Amino acid sequence: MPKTSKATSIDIAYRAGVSQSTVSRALRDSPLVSKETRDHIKAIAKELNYKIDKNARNLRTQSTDTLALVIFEDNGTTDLINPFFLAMISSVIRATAKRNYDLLVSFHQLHQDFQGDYEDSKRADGIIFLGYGDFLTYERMARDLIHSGTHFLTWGASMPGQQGITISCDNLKGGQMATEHLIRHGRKNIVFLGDISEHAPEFRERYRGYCRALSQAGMIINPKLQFKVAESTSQLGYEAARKLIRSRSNFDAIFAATDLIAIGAMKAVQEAGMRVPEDVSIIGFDDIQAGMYTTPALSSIKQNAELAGEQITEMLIGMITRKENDPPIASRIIEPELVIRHSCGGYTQRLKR
Amino acid sequence: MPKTSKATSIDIAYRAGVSQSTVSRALRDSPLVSKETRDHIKAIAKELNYKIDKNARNLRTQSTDTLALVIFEDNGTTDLINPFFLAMISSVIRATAKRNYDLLVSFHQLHQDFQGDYEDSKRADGIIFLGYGDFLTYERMARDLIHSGTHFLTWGASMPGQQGITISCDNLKGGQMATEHLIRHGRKNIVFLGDISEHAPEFRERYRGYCRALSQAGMIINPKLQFKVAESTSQLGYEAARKLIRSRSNFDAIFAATDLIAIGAMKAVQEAGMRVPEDVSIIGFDDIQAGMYTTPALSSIKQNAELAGEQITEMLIGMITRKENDPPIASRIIEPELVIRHSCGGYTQRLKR
DNA sequence: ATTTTTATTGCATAAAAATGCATAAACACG
DNA sequence: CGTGTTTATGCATTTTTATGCAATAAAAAT
Repeated sequence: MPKTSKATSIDIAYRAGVSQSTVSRALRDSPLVSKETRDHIKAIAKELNYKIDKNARNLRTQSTDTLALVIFEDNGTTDLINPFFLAMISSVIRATAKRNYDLLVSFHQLHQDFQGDYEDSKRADGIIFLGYGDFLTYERMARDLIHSGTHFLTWGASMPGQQGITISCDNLKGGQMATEHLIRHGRKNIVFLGDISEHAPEFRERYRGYCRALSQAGMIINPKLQFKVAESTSQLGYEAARKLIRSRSNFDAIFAATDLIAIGAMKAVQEAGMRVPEDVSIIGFDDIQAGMYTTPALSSIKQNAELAGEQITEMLIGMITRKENDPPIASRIIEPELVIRHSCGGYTQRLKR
Repeated sequence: MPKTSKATSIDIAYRAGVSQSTVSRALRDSPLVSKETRDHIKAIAKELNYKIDKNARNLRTQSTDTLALVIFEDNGTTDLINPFFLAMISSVIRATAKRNYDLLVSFHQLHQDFQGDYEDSKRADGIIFLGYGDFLTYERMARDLIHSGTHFLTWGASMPGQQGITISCDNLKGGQMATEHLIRHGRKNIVFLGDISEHAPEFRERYRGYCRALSQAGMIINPKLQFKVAESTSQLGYEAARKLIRSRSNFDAIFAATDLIAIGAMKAVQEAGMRVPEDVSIIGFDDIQAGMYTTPALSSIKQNAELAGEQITEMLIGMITRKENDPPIASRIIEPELVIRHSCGGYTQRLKR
């Protein structure tokens, strides 16, 4: 065995000739311990490679300095997580580390035990949810969590009468911006690809933005130009666009609810012999990395994951550390940004074709 | 306040009219407690929504049922994590959950405290490292960890005399497969883009595979066709390819050490007026998602992240739970797979150009 | 009826650090 | 010199669950 058992605060106390309580205080820089003994104790602690036992500390203090990140996914398949979520995950990892919190990461598993576990079982001080799969299921869970006094917040559309605190991109505005961009390029028959049911409030908001832009431009909203895509995958985007093409509807632009859907749609459109952006303009939503590498490169509405992860972390820690009289933490909205590349036209095509 | 303070095992004991120890045993299905009382106790626990306090339990049992995943990254920038690592992360998240372990995720931060913290401070039972930034720094750390008896293993090239246990793709074989694929397409002047210094052993192995394939085909290894790319980004790949083009060296194929580098190189090549794959074949390494969406779609060597994450998790848990006489856990290698798309030629081009 | 065996259950304590309360030492002041 | 005040430190206890050992009750054997 290459190691002797780990040093405890009692070992240090013994070696320093003080009591265990003094060691505890000294290591936390308590002014109750003289600078002299403090330094002495710290030196010994370092020498013995002493590390505070987090379990003992957390048990005593009834806190954990840990956050939990729970990712919602419908498909329990071996699929990759959607790229935007991955961007969020990395920014949350960074943000929590910066604030000296640990981060537990897991998937939400419907069949498994309740998520409140994290805080009830004292493994984390609060929970961040990424998306909410089916909205109605989420609502029920949120109610329970609020009831049990759990600290949590959610990345996802904030709906009127929403349970709990959310942070999200302004999906309505983003949808409007995307559609206006297409209109600015002179497009007349703009297709929307995405789920507009109440199960997918974010997509629905984007669709509302689409409708608003159309109305404000005095254009008619044609329900035949809306195709349901239940999940954000390029495969389903591809299939929906094929259905659109087969429907023989007249269209000259596509606004896809996500980039993944847009990428699939672009493939279908190109395979059908139409040119992007000359014949059909396409714009997506999320600004995922893969969008940079399609031909033409995909224009999109960017949700600033970096900023969002930073803010969501800060808000949750705010909720946890909030004192009685502090102002309550409120839901927040991130501004979407239009990222113009080459899939909508109107810009010099640098790649020869 | 919407909640009364959480129930403890003592509360349950009181309500069940038994001692706390009996509650503890009953909830863990100990045969020392009669089935009758066990069921009774469980019913009360459920009614009170009792959750075991993990801190108390971990303190008592001196274990945590938690793994730590530490991601190595050179650049402390706000950049995205490299896509292959993200795939690994999601598969490790899934694999740990499946085995009822929790997962702490963090970045390795050189300036910060030592990583051994995780196990020393009893926050995790073991650590998975993803990559190792600079190899020499890693070696030093690995030595310390072994010395302190920490359970850990690393995703990354296993070198002769390597510290600790590793799991990795067979980079040598992968490099050879990629190069052979290019040779099979009749390519004569094959460029290698990547770092071949000892700081990047994985890239170096891929380069060795490249050399071996060339030698076995009776071709000459031309050092002028090797360009250093220090990090895996499309930007650096783009710059390296521009340098290659400016060098006026004669080339008809590129093997890039990663897909990201390949994607950047493809862009530079196409901008210079060369056609892919007609004039230049390109192949990458990793099989990241974005490679599917380039034009032409990028051929690559796939490292099976799904499988790797599964295995690395299983191995680490094996190390942790290993009994005195169990066979020791050994380093392992994952087979690379050739993924043929359209960037090397020889296949019908479906997209019109 | 008494002893032995078996099955349950409780008591006391361990695990490691944090903290309220008590106390000792040092110092000041009348 | 005695009393009050400040500063530093220790003692005892707290947090919650798990477990070795002891005790008890019930069942079986003599």
